[in-house]
Amino acid sequence: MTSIKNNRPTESELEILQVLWNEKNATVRKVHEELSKTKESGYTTTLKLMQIMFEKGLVTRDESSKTHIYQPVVSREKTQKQFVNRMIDTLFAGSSSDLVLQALGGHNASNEELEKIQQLIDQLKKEKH
Amino acid sequence: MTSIKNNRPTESELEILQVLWNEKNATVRKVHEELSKTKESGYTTTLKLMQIMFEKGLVTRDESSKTHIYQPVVSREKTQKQFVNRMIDTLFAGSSSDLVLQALGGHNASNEELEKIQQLIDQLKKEKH
DNA sequence: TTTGCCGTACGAAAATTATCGTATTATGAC
DNA sequence: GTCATAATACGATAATTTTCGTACGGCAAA
Repeated sequence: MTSIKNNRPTESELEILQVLWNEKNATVRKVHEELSKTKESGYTTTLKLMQIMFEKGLVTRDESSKTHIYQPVVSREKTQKQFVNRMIDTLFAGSSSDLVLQALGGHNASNEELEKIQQLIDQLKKEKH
Repeated sequence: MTSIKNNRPTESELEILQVLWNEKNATVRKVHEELSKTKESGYTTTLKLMQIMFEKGLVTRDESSKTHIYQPVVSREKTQKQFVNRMIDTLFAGSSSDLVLQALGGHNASNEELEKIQQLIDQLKKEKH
């Protein structure tokens, strides 16, 4: 029987996924360099984390050359959804609009972004006829 | 010198805060009963967690009677903001509107809620004149 | 071929978080 | 007053996550 695991990435794993999503794929070296811009930690720490993520199935890797190339398995969108839903449950008592209000309240959305949201809202309204 | 701590509540602490926010204040017993509805764990576990939260300054308590009454110190709103901002950074590459789109996309907001969001958007647009 | 430089693998310690057992104390019913 | 109940305090352990040291192998330049 295949154990049913909770595959929610940890904090550190998220940081690594972030890089992989941006770069499509990357070596440990590359990921570590990116993380080093904002964080202090050893190379082997990043390596170990990525190995663990590989075991968990969060990433795959091309092992054909000595230097492995890692790729994300879980999509950014799916992961976002996972965390957003969790957050709506545990922090916003189930109200997604409260989350939206909170997010927008921090005022750093461009006019263009606001337009996009506007459009989505219009569309959602229509769907409710 | 007062040590500068990262006061971000942990997962379990959030669950407890959730109850305290809803009830305004509560005993350990009450909190534990609420948590038991969705979670399996011993009474002393909840007790210990709340004691730790007290030490951290996440909650206060009225000790005048044997049965302490706990109250949240951090506000729901402040905590929400803290987590939303963090999430925008670590999962949405800094784009708050992406978070909004994700939140609205998956869930079902009522017409009334959509109205509220609409209004906020209109206001934000104006502020950018 | 030797040397030095990346790489990976992996065990183990450290740090953080969650869980619980046990001791002790206050309180109300009798 | 005694006793049962229910509460707190707190140390210890478990579980999870993060960090790193060390071993080892391949490869290219000298």
